[in-house]
Order: sequence, then structure tokens, then C-alpha cells
Amino acid sequence: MSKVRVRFAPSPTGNLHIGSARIALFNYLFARANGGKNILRIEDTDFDRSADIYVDNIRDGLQWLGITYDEGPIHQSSRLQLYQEYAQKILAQGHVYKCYCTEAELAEKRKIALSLGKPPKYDGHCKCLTAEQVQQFEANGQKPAIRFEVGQRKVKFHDLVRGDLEFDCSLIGDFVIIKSNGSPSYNFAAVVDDALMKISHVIRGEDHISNTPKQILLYEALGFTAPQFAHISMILGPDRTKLSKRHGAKSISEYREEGFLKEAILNLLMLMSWSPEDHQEIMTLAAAEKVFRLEDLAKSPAVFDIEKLKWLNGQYIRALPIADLTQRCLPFLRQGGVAVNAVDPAALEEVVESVKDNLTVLSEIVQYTAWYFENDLPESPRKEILAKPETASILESFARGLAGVPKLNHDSVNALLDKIIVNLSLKKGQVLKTIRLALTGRSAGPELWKIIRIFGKDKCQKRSAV
RNA sequence: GGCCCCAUCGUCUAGGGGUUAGGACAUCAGCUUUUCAAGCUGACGGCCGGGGUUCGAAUCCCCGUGGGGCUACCA
Repeated sequence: MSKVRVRFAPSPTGNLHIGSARIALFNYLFARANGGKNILRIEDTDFDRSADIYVDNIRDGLQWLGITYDEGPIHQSSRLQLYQEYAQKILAQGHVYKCYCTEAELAEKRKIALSLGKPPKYDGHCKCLTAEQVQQFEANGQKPAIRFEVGQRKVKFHDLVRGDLEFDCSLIGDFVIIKSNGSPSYNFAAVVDDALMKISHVIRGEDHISNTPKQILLYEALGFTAPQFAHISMILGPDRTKLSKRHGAKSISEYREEGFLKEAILNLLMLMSWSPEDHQEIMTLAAAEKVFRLEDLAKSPAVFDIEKLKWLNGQYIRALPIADLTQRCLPFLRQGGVAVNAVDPAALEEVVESVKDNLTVLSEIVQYTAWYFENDLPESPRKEILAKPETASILESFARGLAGVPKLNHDSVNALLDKIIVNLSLKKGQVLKTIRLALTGRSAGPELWKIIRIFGKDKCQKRSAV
């Protein structure tokens, strides 16, 4: 078997989103699983829509996710000369012709065809232009596009995900390979590049299926051997249409900013359309690299499930070593206005540890821990509980008892609390609720002993003062 | 309109002629817990419809239906 070479070829007309990240992932996994190379190619031949910030966003996103590539990024915009050369090559062979139709004319024809219930394919108007007509256009300074003559036959190919596919070329209009501005069309540039880069497997979205026959025609006309194709099903929004911004679908960078872990995102991406043989749902990239197979991909499209992403995220958060988790929380705490540099690193880890079961996304770390770092307590719930008759004795016993505890930990603090409950003959809930409210000003939070340990004796006693 | 693709719980999926149709998320209930979570246990819930083929169809075939994609000098 010849060497496996695959590519991820995004157009930088937007940020790296869930759908394209998934295609990048499957290319990467296929390359890794087969000892092949993964290539990043930037398809920026649409000069109006492409932008460098999107190139950066895509590269950053891939890097953050850990989807590496062995070659590239290769920009198509730097290979324009190459496409021209290959266009000239088939121009000489007569598979293509110059087309002087204007966009307005084409749009008009398309409209008419559609209204007549006919397929809106190009009618081949410029195929039979006389030399005089061409001269006339040239004299007017009109720049031609170059069209590929499709012909009448049928094109068959074997799709690694979908099986045998067949298309009737008579239904496809002669398509443009070089635009009048000199830049190549998508189909042409992709074919020239895939051939020259010796891509063995083209793994891309299902939305490219109908481009494939056109591309196969081009491979043949250029004298190249076509690669293998694998068309992966789409990701849909909750309304079952192509996932897009209107579904609230976000870019990878936005999910990152919200506090989703790359591990969770990758895991969900893998779970959509692919289930490994052992049915293990929690799966790392490294593990997937070993067992990924294109044949195991489902043919049907998958609805993106944010709830499952959240669940996975929580699973990964809880599985993270506490030092690692704390590091990952740092940017969010800073952004939330917590002066993390002023906090002892070990104490910070204890703070994070105390609330990690509550987290579904990292950004929530702020709402769950901010009160640890605040000096003033909210007045209202605290005031109410302090007004209760038994409160004074609870807090006094607590403050007094605390002084006698040598080291604050799970056992010693709980022993103290139990003693207070027994001595005052009060209900456990009542005592603990009172102390929690006095210390934190809140009725919910981590286990009390953890809070007491993190606060330390002085702070606890100060806040217990009635 | 034409062409193409797809079809198992609400969602992601396993199952590819004989299964009580399995798992996960979500939902609901119980347990646990001072609380919020987390965790554990359980419940609810599905083969799009109709025809074939077959002793037997979720599974194979056909036809519908539904959904999606493409139909650009976008990629």
C-alpha cells in the first residue's frame, strides 16, 4: 500500500468551528492510525472573503486541540502560477474553453432555467464562439473565465464511507476552473494540489460529494490518478439543518473561552459518527489514534449535543490532577477579578479542589470560589440567622473550640463540630447551617470542614464574632 | 425543479437474518450528603410507513415518506 497522506484544507473565511475541527480530527486520526502524514492547506483563493485573522484562528485552534500536521500550512494563494500552468496544459488538450459570459448574464439564465423547472446548469454558450467573437470580447477588454467541458459520460467512484457512488455528467454543467480574475476555482485548485501533494485519501464533509465527479474528471484530464475518497456525514443543529451560527454554534476558540476542555471537545467530536469497538465513550486522542478506522464511521448525520459536551467536560475536569486543574482555572479567575497572584498556590489548589465537583465548565470557577477571596460578607442572609436565639451559643462554642484544635483537617474539624452538636443538643443541620452562614454568608457551598481549613482559625473566629 | 446522500429511544450510538433491541447524554425517582454539586441505584423511552424475499426481517430488496446536501467566476 502506498503511503498515506491526508490533508485538512479549510478556507480562512471564518473561525475554526466544530464541523471543520471534526474533519481535521478524522484526517489526523486516519494519518496517525496508518503511519501517514497530515498536511494543512489553506484554501484562500477567494481573496474577498479570506483573512489572515481566520488563518491564525484555525491554526491556534488546531494547536490547542492537539491536532498536529506534518506539512504546511501551504497557502493556495502562493501557488497561483502553478494553477495557471496546469490550466494551460489542459487548454492545449481541448478539454476546456474560454467563457466571456458575465455574472449578470449567468445569473439571469439561471433564474430563467429555475423558473422553467429546468436544472440551472451552464448552457455551454461560449463553447462555440467564433474567432471574431473572441476577438471582439478581447478588444472590449473582457477577461475570460476558463471552463472545463464535462461531456456526457458517467463517473463512478468508491467512497470509503458510503460505498459505490455514480453520477451522470450530462447533469453537470461545464464548470469554471480559472476565474476571470485569474484565480483558480475550488475544484481546480483542490485537484491540482491534492495530486501534486500526493494526497492518498481525501477525507472531507458530505457536502463535497457532488464535487467529487467534477474533480475526478479533472484528475483524468490532467493525467493524474485520483485519490481515495471518504465523505463524512455532517453535524446538524437541533433543528437538523447544517450546524451554523444561528444554532448558537460557536468556534473552537469560543468554546475554549467558555471553559471547555480540549479533551472534552475532542471526545465529543469523536463520538459523533464514530464509536470504537470497545464502546468506551471516554476516550483520549492518544487512544483513538491507535484504533481509528474510516470504515467504522456512521453514514448518517449527527446532531450536535451541547449537553453531552458539558457532561464530558465535567468528567474530564474531575479526572484532572488538582495542580493541572488549578492551572487551567487561573486565566478564568484572573478574568473574574480574583487576585490569584496574592493567593498562596497550595491554598488555591485547596480552593479549587473544594468546588471541582460543581464545575461543568472552567469559567464557573469564579462564581463558585469568588467568595473565598472577598473581605465583606453579604449582609442579608447572615443577619437573619444571627438574629436567631441559639446562634450566639453555636458560634461562641465554635470559636472557642477552634482554638483548641491543633491542626485543621477532616477528622479534627468534624470532631469539633460533632462535639458542639452534642454539647448544645442541637440538630446537626442547624449547627452546620449556622456556622456556614456565619463564615461564608451563603447557604450552599463545599463541605464545611474544607472551608474552615482553607479560612484558618483567625478568619473563622473573626467571622464567628457575634 | 434536478441530482446525490441519509433514516434504531428527545440526542449520540451498538446491533448487518433468530437479541427480553444493548450502552451513553438528557429527563424523572430513590439512596447518600448540613447545603449545592458529584457519586450510586432504578425508571421512562426507540427499530419512519407500506410492500416483498424468508420458516423467521430492526437487519436484505423495492416503493413511499421524512430529513439533509449540492445545484456559483464560495470553498
